[in-house]
Amino acid sequence: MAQQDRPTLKTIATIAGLAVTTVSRALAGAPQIAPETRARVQRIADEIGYSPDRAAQRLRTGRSNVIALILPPHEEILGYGASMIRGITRALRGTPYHVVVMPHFEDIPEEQTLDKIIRNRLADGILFSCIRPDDRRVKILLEDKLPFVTHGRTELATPHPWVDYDNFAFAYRAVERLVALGVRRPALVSAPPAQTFSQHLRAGFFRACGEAGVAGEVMDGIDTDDPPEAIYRHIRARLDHAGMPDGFVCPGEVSALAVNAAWVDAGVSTRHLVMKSTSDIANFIRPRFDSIFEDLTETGERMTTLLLRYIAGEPAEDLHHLLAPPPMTFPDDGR
Amino acid sequence: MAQQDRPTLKTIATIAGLAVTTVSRALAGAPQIAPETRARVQRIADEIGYSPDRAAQRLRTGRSNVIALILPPHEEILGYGASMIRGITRALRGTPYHVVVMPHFEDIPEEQTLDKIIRNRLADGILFSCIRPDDRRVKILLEDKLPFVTHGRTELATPHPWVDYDNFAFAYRAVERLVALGVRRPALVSAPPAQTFSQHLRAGFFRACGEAGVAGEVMDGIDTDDPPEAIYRHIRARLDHAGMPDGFVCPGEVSALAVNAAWVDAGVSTRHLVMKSTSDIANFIRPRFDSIFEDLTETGERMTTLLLRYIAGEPAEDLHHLLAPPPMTFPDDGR
DNA sequence: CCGCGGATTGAAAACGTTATAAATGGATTG
DNA sequence: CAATCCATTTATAACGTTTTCAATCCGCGG
Repeated sequence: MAQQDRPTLKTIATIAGLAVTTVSRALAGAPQIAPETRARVQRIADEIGYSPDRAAQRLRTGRSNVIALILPPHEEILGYGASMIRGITRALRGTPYHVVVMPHFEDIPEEQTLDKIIRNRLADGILFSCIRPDDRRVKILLEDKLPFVTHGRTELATPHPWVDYDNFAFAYRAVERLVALGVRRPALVSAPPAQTFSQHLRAGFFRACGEAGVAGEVMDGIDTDDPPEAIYRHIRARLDHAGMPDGFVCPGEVSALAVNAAWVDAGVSTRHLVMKSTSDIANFIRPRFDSIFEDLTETGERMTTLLLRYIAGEPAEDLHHLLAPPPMTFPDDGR
Repeated sequence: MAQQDRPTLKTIATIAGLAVTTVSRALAGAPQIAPETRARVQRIADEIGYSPDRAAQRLRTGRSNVIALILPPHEEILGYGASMIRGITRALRGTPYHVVVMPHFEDIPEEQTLDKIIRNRLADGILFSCIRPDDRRVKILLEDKLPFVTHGRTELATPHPWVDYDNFAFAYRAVERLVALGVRRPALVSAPPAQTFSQHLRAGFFRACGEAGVAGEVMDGIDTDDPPEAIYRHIRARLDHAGMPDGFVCPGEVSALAVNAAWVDAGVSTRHLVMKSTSDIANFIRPRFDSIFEDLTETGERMTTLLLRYIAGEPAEDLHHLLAPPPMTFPDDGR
C-alpha cells in the first residue's frame, strides 16, 4: 500500500501538467527552467513528499551516493568504529550520501575487499585506516581513480588525501611529562610496527628522551593490536627484570589498563603513565593517570569532509589535515 | 577505463550467443533452463568476473539488499556499535546484503529516521536497539510491514522478532555473588528507566535481594545513559551518607569504573562489585572485580540471522532469542 | 510577412535488470 | 499427416532517472 503511491517524477509531472524531463530539471535547479515553473514544481514535490529513487539515480548516473567505511578486523582502539561513524554521519547530514560499513575480514586479502568495491562501483568514495608507509591499498585506489581518504599517512610520492593525529607530538609531550614527574627510564608500548603512525610515536618518544637525556625503551614483541592479555603478560614479565621502566607511554586506554594491572600485580607502588584517550573512561581509572585526548569523531568528520571535496574534484595536494593533540588532562585537574 | 568493460548480462549473452533473458534466468538458477546451458553461462560469468549491478536489480525488483542499523545517539556500552557491526557483517557474508549505518540524531524525532527508510525503501530490513515496553518505532514498522529485529523486548501484543540478553539472570546472579561475598546493602546502577531491559535488571536485582533477605537499593537519578562524570558524582555523593551501599551491580564497564573511582576517592577500602562486561578490559581493572560477559558480536549475528529469516517469510512468533549470561568471571580465575 | 534567435518545454533513449507472454522446434499422439 | 505437447529460448516491456536532441512559442528585425 505504501508501495503504489510512492510519488515519482511522473506523479509530479501529471499534477503539474508538465513533462517528466521538465520536472527533473526543475528539481535539479537547471538554469533553463522558468523560475516560476521551478518554484511550482518544487512546491508540489514538497507537498506530496517526493524524494528521488536512489536506485534509479544510481543506475542512470553511475553515482551510488554511498561512502564505504572499511573497519579493521579487531578493535584495538576503544570505540573506534562507533566514533568514526558518528563523525562520518555528522558530516554527511543533509547530503544524499549513506555510509556502508564493510569490515575487513582477516581471512581474505585486503585487496579483494577493495576490488569488489571498485569493480562493482559499490561506493563513490572510501575511508580506511591502519595505513602503512607503502600501502598497497592506497596504490590500488590511486590507480583506479576511486576517491578515498586515509586515516594515517603513507610515504608514497603521489599525494592523496589523509587525516592523521600528530602522534609524534603526543609521544613527545608524554615523555616530557613523565620526565618532569621524575621518570628516568620511560617505556613506550608499541603500536603495530607496520603502520606508519607507529614510527611517528617512536620518533616523538626517542626525540624527547634524547633531549631529556634519559634512556627510553620500546616494548617490542607486543603492540596495541595484540589482545590486552598478551600486553599484560609481556609487561608483567618485563617488570621482573633488571632496569625496569618507571614510566609508560600508552597509545590507548586498553594498553594503559594492562600496564597498570601489571604494575599492581607486580607490587610496584610508584607508577607514572601517560595514555592516549579516545573516550571518557580515562578519568575514571584509579589511580589517576595523565591522558591526552584523540577525538575520533572529529577525525571521521574531517575525513568525510575531505572526501566530499575530493569527489567534487579538488586536487589531492590540498586535502589533508594533521590533528594536534589537545592539552594534557592531569589527574589533579578539577573535581 | 575500468568503467566501460564492466561485464553485464549483455556481455555474457553476446559471448554465449544467447538472449539476455536466458542468461539472467540461467544465473538465477531457473528450472526451465537446460542444465547444460546453465553450466555454460555460469562458467562464462565466472570467467569474465560478472557480478550483477545492484542499482539495476534494486530498481527492477524493489529489493535493495541493504540492512539498516540504527545506532543510538551516544555509546553508553563500550564498543556497542563496532561489536554489533562485526556480528552483522559476519552473518551477512556470502549474501548480497550490505549494512548501512544510520545513527539516530538527537535533534530529530526517531520516527522521522524510520519514515525516511520506509518511504524511500532504503533498506529491506532494520536493526535497532534501546527498546521501550511500548515502543513507537516497533508499532510503526509493524504497520508498514517493514521487516526488523529489535535488540531488546517490548510488551506489545503483536509478536515481532527480537534478540535480548537475559538481564534478569545477570542481575540476579550478580546479587547472589555479592551476598556470598558478605554484602548486606547491594546497590544497582540503573539502566535508562524507559527501556525495557532496565525493568528486567531491577526485577532480577530485587528478586535476589528478597531471597537473600538483604535490602537492595537502586541508584535512581542517574543511569548508564548519563555521562560517566554524572554517575561518578552521584555515587560519590551517595557514599557520604548514612547506610552507604557496600556492593554494586553495574550494567557496564564504564559505570563500574565510575563506581570504583568514587569508592577510591571516598576512601572506602572494602569494595565488592559485579559488572557486565562487553569487552575484554574488565580483566584489567584493578582492583579486580567479578564480571559477567555479554557478547554483542553474537547478538548482532543472531539479530541478522533472524532478520534474514523474517525477510524470507518465516512468522515472527518463532523469531526471537534470549541470550543466557555465561558463567561469571572471578578475579581469582587463572593467571 | 518571413525568418531568426532566445527562452522554455518536451520526446525519446539509455542505464542493467527481471517478469510476462510469446515463439521456436522437435517429439508424441490421434 | 496434422495436431498437440513439452522443453527451451526469446522479444518486449517495464522500474525511475538523467541526458541528448528536437520542438514549440514568442517577439523582433529585416
